[in-house]
Amino acid sequence: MSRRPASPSGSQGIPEATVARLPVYLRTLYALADRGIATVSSEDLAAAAGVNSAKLRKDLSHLGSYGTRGVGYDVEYLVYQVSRELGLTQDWPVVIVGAGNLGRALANYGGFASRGFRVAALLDSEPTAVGTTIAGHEVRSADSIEQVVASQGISIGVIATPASAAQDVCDRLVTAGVTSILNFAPVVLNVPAGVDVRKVDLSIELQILAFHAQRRAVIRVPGNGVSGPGQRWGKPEAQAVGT
Amino acid sequence: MSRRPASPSGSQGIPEATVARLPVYLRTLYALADRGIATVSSEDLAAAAGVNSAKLRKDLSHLGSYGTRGVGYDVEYLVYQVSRELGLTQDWPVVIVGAGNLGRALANYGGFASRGFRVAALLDSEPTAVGTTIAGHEVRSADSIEQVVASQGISIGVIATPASAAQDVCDRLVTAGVTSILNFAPVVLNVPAGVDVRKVDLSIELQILAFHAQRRAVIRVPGNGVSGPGQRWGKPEAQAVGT
DNA sequence: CCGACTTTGTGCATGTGTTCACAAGGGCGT
DNA sequence: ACGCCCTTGTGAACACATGCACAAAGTCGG
Repeated sequence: MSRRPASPSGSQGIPEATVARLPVYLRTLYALADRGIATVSSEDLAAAAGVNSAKLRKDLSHLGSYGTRGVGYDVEYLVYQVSRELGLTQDWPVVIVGAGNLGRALANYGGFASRGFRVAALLDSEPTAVGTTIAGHEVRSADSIEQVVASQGISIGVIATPASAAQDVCDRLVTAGVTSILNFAPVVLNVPAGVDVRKVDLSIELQILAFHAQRRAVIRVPGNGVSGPGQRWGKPEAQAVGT
Repeated sequence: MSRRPASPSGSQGIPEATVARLPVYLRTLYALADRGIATVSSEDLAAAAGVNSAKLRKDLSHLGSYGTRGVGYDVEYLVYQVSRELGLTQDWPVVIVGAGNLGRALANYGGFASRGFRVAALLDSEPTAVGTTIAGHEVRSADSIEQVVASQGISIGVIATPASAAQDVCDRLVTAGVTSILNFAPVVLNVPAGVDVRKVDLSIELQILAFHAQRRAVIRVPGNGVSGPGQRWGKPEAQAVGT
């Protein structure tokens, strides 16, 4: 195989949509490996991952030419290639800020430490929480963000605080050197260029579900399209000046 | 995953990307309203929501013509319109299956009940958990999924079980009549057409962050791209037959 | 009543992502 | 050795999303 067929320098230029699916493929591959399957076709892998097979092939083609025509992909080999591409062959220490219900759930989450990630510190601003032990991690004061991040070389931070504290925590993480943030707080974080933020938001997901659920429900009601612009409220201030 | 018709034909189809942003706008609007702001321009609202103003205007234009040229949008009015579009003017009872760390965090999550959604039931299969009370909800046996869903007319289910139980729980929810599922378990759920599934997955998000973090780190290393296709493993079986 | 000013709503160009369909490539039976 | 059959990898068409730039439409001061 050629050194780098499609991607010029290293692993640059992988579409974002593809990156978002690689973890799904990886998980699916692990499941196949656990079942003792050594080789898999794009068709089968795609089905197991819940995507179109052409999409899967195109996604994988961005990593290189790792399949064998007429046969499929070697599961173990592909696991390694995808892992490497995602940066999971190295260890990522992670700091979790916020030891409330969510932070505790995250710290206890097994899949966290499983592959590549490791809870390096668990912080909270609440004095009553500091000093307790959760999932084997002693909760430390949020005051030590800077020290913890610096001393352990942490580049990934997870924000599991109330919304009101999130931006402040974020600022401190960034200042301390964190460049990747996973935000569970329901706020839009403001970060300087070069810092990568992803959000996980329960209520947004529920609202998207509600939208589709409502649409289904409305469609089921025949005739009168209630979905038209509402006549319940007039457009405010529209006729304020008049005559 | 879920079946999503590419282009909703009959009714006025709001683009999926827009739907995904509406909850963000809504939250931003609430924040503005709390600060006593009655009117907002697309520029200001977009900045607060972290998006481009043209995008915001185009998004809102899909709902109707609710702004006033030369002035902006009336906050309260827009809150109502967006809420209505998302289906939040009605109440959505939600069943949470799984009362582990995550399920508990979800049940305790304040923003859950705040607008439109209500925890109608909290279920678990663990006998030791059944009967306990979490955030004011008595945990009931997972055996009663069908009965709970039917009796309360629940159409939204949240899966917060271990991965191994998720598909089974999903099947039972769907059979019972749930058509919208929010899945926290790290598995790809298989559902019939007409059922909408969204997933929230910590490890996928972390892996995406790791990808970008790695890319930043590699770029910082000059010259020899260690990131080239690995020479650590040969492509398996590639040279198996050879002369 | 009018004209200057502000901001929305949108046509259009560009960019990104998805899907089809098929040629190229490789294994395997004979 | 050879040809059949299978599956990958990808060109090309299509669908969707984004962002610019500006005309339309409204407000407000005089």
